[in-house]
Amino acid sequence: MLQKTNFFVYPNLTPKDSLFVIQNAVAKQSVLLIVGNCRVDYEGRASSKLDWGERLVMIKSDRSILIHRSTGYEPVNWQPPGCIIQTELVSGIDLKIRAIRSQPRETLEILFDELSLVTILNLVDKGAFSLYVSEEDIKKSIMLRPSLIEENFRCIIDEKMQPTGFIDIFGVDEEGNPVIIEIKRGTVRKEAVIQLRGYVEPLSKTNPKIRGIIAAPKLGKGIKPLLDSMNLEYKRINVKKCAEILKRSEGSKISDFFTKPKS
Amino acid sequence: MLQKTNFFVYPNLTPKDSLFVIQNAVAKQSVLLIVGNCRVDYEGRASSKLDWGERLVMIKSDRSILIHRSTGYEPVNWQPPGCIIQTELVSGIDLKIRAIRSQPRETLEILFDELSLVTILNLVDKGAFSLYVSEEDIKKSIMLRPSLIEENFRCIIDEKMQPTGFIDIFGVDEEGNPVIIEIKRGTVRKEAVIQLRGYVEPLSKTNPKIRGIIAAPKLGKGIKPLLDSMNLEYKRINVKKCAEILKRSEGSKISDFFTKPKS
DNA sequence: GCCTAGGTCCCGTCT
DNA sequence: AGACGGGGCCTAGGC
Repeated sequence: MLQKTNFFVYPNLTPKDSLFVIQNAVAKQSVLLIVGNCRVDYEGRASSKLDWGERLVMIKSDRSILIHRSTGYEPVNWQPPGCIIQTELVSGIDLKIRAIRSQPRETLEILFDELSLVTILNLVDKGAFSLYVSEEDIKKSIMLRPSLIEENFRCIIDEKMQPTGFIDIFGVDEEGNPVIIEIKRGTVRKEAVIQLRGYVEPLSKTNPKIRGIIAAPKLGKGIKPLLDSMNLEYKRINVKKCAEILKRSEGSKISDFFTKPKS
Repeated sequence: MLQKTNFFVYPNLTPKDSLFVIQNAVAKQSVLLIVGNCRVDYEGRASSKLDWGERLVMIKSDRSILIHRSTGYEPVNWQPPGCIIQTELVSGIDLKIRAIRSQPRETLEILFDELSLVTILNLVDKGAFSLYVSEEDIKKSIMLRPSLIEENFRCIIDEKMQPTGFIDIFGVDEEGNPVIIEIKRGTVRKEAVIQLRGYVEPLSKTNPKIRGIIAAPKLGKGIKPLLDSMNLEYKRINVKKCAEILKRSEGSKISDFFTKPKS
């Protein structure tokens, strides 16, 4: 599986000389890394300004652009994939990179007065990415084995039961009472309880025997009394058990995302 | 303002030779870029697997770690700041990087069989970052000029009015009726309406004259009838006008975030 | 195209 | 430490 990434490194380019290199890399859909001293302006849904400093700018094959400072998981400024990338020499000495998005209309402008390092990467990456146990996976597990909720529970319809929202699972308990199930993949918070109440309450006016159950791996602190006060229920879900159920029913992979690298 | 970033580039390192370079860079809190052929395993709140392929791994000064493929705004795998970074030679030929987070317990493992390019960056970045017009800014504007809502509206208390949640602004209209205001900085969606209803409904039982108003720059499609059916109101907010009000009252900057680069 | 709901969301803030 | 709500959230799926 040995593979050698194709790359080019350009230390200490002048902004003038960088123009061709950058334009070329963007045209060839390479991954472009630009390190240098810059300032950044963003205007769109909000506005932001970032004063001079040294950062790493990454332009990816799909024309997404990320500006990273030395700390922080998130880029300080960015543009999602598909934006238009323009380069320009300003006053003969500075490099301006403009990334424009049309929907919503947003512009990002980076002005470099000094480029330390420009790197071009041609990454070959066809590896499959798979993630286990999403909320959707839990839902599938319950559909496959309704006893995860309780004995003799039956799923009836899985969504679109209300004009004002979506119900994760709709079913019937062993006594024939309608049951609305809200699934959460993490800890249940107040928000989820209010959401479920919003689904159950209108229906309880016509059928007072309707039940609302939150199915999740964990219950937040102080949520149990809240549920009780609203006459709602909680059913703990074991995500590992879900993974097993899905594995047995479908094969080893639960959800696959094949991120197609461009050509 | 010319500045020269301090950097080191190591092309085609062997995994064995990379160990010292990487450990050293992490210890010195440099920004580390590693390009090579790798596979990735993540186990924590969820689990994921990424098969072999060429990627860019970034380890930042605060020990956040990002794995980027050639496309996508988001990293395919990551660990937020503060994780523990371990490096290890596997079978004498492969480089394993492990990033462990304790709360919640999550592990990320990257196995490289080939390193194309290792880059170390010492970014000097003290530039201030400022962002304009947040939800908080709109709130301040309304507090400063309640007529943005309607003539003779008065703000009474700005939050913590309910056990079941937080109200953005609480006030009184010219007839003395209590008013609950929910602020959104973007387009109003169904979710916000349900949220506001959740605040107004319990109070309307004791005082049926209570009003609920959503203040936002834009109303989503189909939201108006929903508001009407719940007897809630909408007041359009001009964000540019908010910016002016704040500028006049406080100065040019509305909210500043000084991301402190470590030493 | 817009809207909806999920996320390993991350992140600040407050209890 | 846990909980809560915002975000230029981003992203995928539906209509």
